[in-house]
Amino acid sequence: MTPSKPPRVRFAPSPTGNLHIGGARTALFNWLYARKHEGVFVVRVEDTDKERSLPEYEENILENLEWLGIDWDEGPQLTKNLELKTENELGKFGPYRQSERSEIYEKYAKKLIEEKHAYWCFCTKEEIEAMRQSQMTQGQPPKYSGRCRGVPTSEAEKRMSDGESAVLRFKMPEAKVSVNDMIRGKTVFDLSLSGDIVIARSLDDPLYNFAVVIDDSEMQITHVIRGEEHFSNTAKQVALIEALGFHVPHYAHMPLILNPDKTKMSKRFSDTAVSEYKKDGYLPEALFNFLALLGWHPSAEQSADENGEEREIFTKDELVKLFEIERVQKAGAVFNGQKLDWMNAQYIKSLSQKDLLVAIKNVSTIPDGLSESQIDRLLSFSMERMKKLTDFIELSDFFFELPDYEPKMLIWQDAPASVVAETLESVEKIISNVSDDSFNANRLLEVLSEISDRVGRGAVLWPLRVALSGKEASPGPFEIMDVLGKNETLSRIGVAIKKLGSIGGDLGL
RNA sequence: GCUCUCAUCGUCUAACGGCUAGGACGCCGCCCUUUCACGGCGGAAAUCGGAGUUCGAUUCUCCGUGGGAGCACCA
Repeated sequence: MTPSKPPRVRFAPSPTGNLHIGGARTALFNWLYARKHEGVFVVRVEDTDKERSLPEYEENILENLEWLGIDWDEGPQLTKNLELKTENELGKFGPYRQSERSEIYEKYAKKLIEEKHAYWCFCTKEEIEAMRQSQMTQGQPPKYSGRCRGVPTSEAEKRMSDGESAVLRFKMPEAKVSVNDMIRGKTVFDLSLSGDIVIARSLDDPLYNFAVVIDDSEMQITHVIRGEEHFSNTAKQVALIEALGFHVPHYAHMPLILNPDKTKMSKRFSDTAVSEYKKDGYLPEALFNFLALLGWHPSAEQSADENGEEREIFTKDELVKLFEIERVQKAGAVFNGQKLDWMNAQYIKSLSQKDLLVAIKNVSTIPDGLSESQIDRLLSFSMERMKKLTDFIELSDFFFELPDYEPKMLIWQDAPASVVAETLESVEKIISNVSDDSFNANRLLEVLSEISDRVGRGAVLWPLRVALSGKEASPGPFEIMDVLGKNETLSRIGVAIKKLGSIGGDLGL
């Protein structure tokens, strides 16, 4: 289904927290839809909740959107300091922050009052809450009774000027609305179940449902693509849209991202902030790819490579081409961190060493002490075992400093410590005869081949590798020696021989 | 409680109403390898249940069961 005109879509986060994985995916699908159909992607900041909205959250959201490679055509721009100025915005439908759009909301609030679609309500929160409780216990759907519906506007205005506090309610029509969702199909909602909702605390202080509808209309949004948690808001919003005389946009409600226990994704099971993933060493391309495939998938034919094999690693451009919103899954998707790790590893392996080093330096501090070329070689041994950029440090820390290890780790199978020590001594001797400038992996392999063949490869190479790395799992001994250089190599072998001496000859366990 | 909604391996998913229900992650085994990882090969693993429509249902309809979301002066 291709829209007739270029679509205008939006991501409308509320700056009450950092960019959430779920939010990132919503933004991503909006972006994919806009790019696919050559439309416009708008970011609008929904900061009508003054209590909870914070500029640093807006900053975090924008920053991480950008990090993920989700660029927007209209909306607030990232500023390096915390002064988030309207003048920096992109697009002609601004301001793109709801807190700066009060006059617009006020205009429509007045219009609704004038046309008798809205009225002032003087019921207190306590009264409403009590009503709600009794309705619930009676098995009734909780909704406002409409008690203040009859208060004439003139009387309401007088009471307010006398200091009584009031909220603006929308007269919900007794009707059914039908929503045709691009993902979920047609659904009929009964508006009489929701009652007269509060749309503003005062003329210039709108609530979510009211503000969204006005902004989407003013910003000429054609397709509203958002999370499933908004699905039941849609009916109320359509009623509001009709009262205001706006056009009803197309809707698409995305399934939720779930915890392993199938509830809405939360911090209880995994990190939820995109910035955490950035910090932990995930590549934006990997997270992008992973998120795109969470709840959506191209058809088997589309995903096949030249050999007809199905694949899951796609570039952004490929995803844009392949994306079809109709193929978005209806059921929620559990967030599978292991698969993300795998995908991240794939992307790490595809990087050039130069780019990988840059990426690693963005998230970790590489200890001093090794030359550029040594680090390059280190990278080539480590990159295929890294799942995250931050793994590099753990994987290669033994190059910078030999960790303390148990002497018995040096023992190959059940060889006596004295024999292992002898072998290492022979190796030490052979290595010390290699000149400094020919001290490289190939040459070392050559000079050690005789003793390995004679004594056994495992018997020579296992203790040697442990001596060099202090670890059970590490790159091969020749590669390590190559990076370490002759002096450090010999010194580490010396340490090992000393350790073996401490065991004594009879540890045949 | 009320409204809406969803249902294929453990997880993400593929499959004009028609094959032994395919792939990926993870898991297991084998190979490669001094170790770990990478890589290669192989394996276990799913259509929630019951009716109906049909020559034939994973696919269409209904019921049931189970899950989820929403029901604010939050968004």
